[in-house]
Amino acid sequence: MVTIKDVAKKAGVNPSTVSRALKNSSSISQKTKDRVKRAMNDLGYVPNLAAQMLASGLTYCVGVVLPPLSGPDRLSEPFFMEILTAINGEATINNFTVSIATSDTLSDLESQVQLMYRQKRVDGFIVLYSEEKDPVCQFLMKYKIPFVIIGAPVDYENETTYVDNDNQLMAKTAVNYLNQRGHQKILFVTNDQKSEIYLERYIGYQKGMMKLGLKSYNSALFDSKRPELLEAFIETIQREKISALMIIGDVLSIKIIQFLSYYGFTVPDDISIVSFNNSSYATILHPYLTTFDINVSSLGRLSLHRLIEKIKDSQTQNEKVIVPFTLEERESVRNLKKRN
Amino acid sequence: MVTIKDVAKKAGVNPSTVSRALKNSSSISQKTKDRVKRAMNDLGYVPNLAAQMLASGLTYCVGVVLPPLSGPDRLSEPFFMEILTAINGEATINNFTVSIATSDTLSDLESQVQLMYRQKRVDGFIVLYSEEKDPVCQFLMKYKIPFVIIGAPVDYENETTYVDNDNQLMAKTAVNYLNQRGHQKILFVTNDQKSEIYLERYIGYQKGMMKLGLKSYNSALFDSKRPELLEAFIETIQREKISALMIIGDVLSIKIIQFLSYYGFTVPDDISIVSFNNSSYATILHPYLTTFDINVSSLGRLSLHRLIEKIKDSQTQNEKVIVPFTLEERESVRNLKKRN
DNA sequence: ATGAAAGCGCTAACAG
DNA sequence: CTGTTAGCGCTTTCAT
Repeated sequence: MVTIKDVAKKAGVNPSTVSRALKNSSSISQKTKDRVKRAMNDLGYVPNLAAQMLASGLTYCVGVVLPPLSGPDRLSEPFFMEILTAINGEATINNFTVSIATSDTLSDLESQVQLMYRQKRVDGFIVLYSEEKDPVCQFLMKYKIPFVIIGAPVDYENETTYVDNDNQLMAKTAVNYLNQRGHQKILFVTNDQKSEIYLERYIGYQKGMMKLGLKSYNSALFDSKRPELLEAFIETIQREKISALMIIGDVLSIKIIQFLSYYGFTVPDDISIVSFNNSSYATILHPYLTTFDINVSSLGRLSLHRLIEKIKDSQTQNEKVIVPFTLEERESVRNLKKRN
Repeated sequence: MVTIKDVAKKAGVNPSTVSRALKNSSSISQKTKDRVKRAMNDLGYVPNLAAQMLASGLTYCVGVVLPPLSGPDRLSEPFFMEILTAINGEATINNFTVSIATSDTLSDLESQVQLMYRQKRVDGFIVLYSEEKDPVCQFLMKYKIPFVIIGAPVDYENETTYVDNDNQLMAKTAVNYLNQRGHQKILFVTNDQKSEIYLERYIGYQKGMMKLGLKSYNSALFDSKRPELLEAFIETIQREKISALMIIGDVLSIKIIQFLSYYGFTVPDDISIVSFNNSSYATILHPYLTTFDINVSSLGRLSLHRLIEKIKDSQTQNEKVIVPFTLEERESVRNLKKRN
């Protein structure tokens, strides 16, 4: 293994000079730097991370905390793999590495995170979920460990950095989009009424409807295991002559499309759907879903960026970073204003 | 930060004794070990990984190499997230950590892997794909870096450890399962005719059919973008009075179910389907798929295990590890022998 | 602008 | 069975 000493010898300088040249220290003359860099190349020098870590206390590695996923349910959402890739890509560029923490229980996650940090395996964390009173975040807060959260702010609004989409705006945009195409009776459907994402999107829906002077409805809860909900759902659609659905996620959307077809409703002919997330589920079956792309790769890249800033300067301001979304127009919305 | 020295002082022994106690060295008396362990607990000692790494040359970290995925296509297969979780779970138990390498190009992947290894960030790798003349594996081979491959052996059959299912047997099992339920006209459908997985399953299908004395068919290639294939497919089904399909993956299965329904075929009433992988796609829509569970968590656990063995003892024999599969019986197969 | 030297926290011969 | 003693490869004062 070629070390800093070999380079130093070859370049005819002191090891410490090599170290400084490596870090592009301003107190090394350009001439010496060049000589050192040449020597490095000639010898094929690669810095030993362990040694750097030990001496500097930095690992150049970040931990990514996945939500406590039970079963293949949430785990299989393409989102996680996509964002992991995005984060890793950006990390590679910045000479960082990413390690992951996964478990099905929060407490186990917490101990993984604790260990990773106390063993000095990582410099900070990106948390891929946000939950109230989350022990992982509480731990990170308590020890002032650098971290950013991808998701909506819940607990420490001003004391942590959040990276998220503007879910309210997204829902409002959906309402306007549908209305521009002649839809007035718009129902918001979800399979979860607790998450921040749901809340934000639902508020956006309400505001959007209100602003247009349209009658809005309570969100419909769809759960295949609760027949009474299903009946109520279909009943609402018929009674209110609902012409469009806003559905909180792509998987739910395709389930609902199948459900509706069972009752004789065809998408988009009889009823239109705007969905969210633009996951790979959006285009496995026809009609392909018109759905909001939440720009996962930006979410990933930006969050890593903020984290690195925080790691390098603990005084970095916390902030809420908003990532823009786009609407992918596909086949699930019918334009009622166009005669055909 | 509490170090080994603090522990040593508190326990009244030499730092090296503490180090040995930590490793449960056989040359330390139980009594001393106990004393040291107590001191560790009292002080809340956590070993500093960087220091261990530097001194021992081991990182207690493994790299997981994801296939060069372009777009959300393969990336979103639940498989990758599942196996990552499995590997990470087993790693945690063994006090290892996992880092990932992802990229959309093979050459980029290779440079990530090279860097990870040369920087001494990891002790070895698990490669989540197998491909002929893969530069990543070639690099790993060349430098005798410990690694295992999850997938079918292709290039260095005897020089590397593979962890995989018995795909031939799986396909044969599918044939028998269908035949036991009265099916004779069984067609194998795929969207890819190049992968090892395809090859193995197809051979298994052929062998299985032959053994039962049934007429077998060439595999049908299904590609929504090639209408001529689609027509040929439906034509085959009608002409040959196909009663059951074996479909290479769950996503393809649900696409085909939708396609068939367009032509008036209902699953399982008109035609049965046995699928492979038991991914989360298998149960998003009805009919839920009867599909082979490839036991991802075992794949993950076993591969990590072998890798650790290899890391700790470079003389470890290479072997092919076969992970058992199970058939998840659900709704997509009709029993023709049962009258109803 | 560069060199000398003292560690970072731990491991691993080598003694005894 | 336990202590002594060198480092592992790099960073970082402190001199010069």
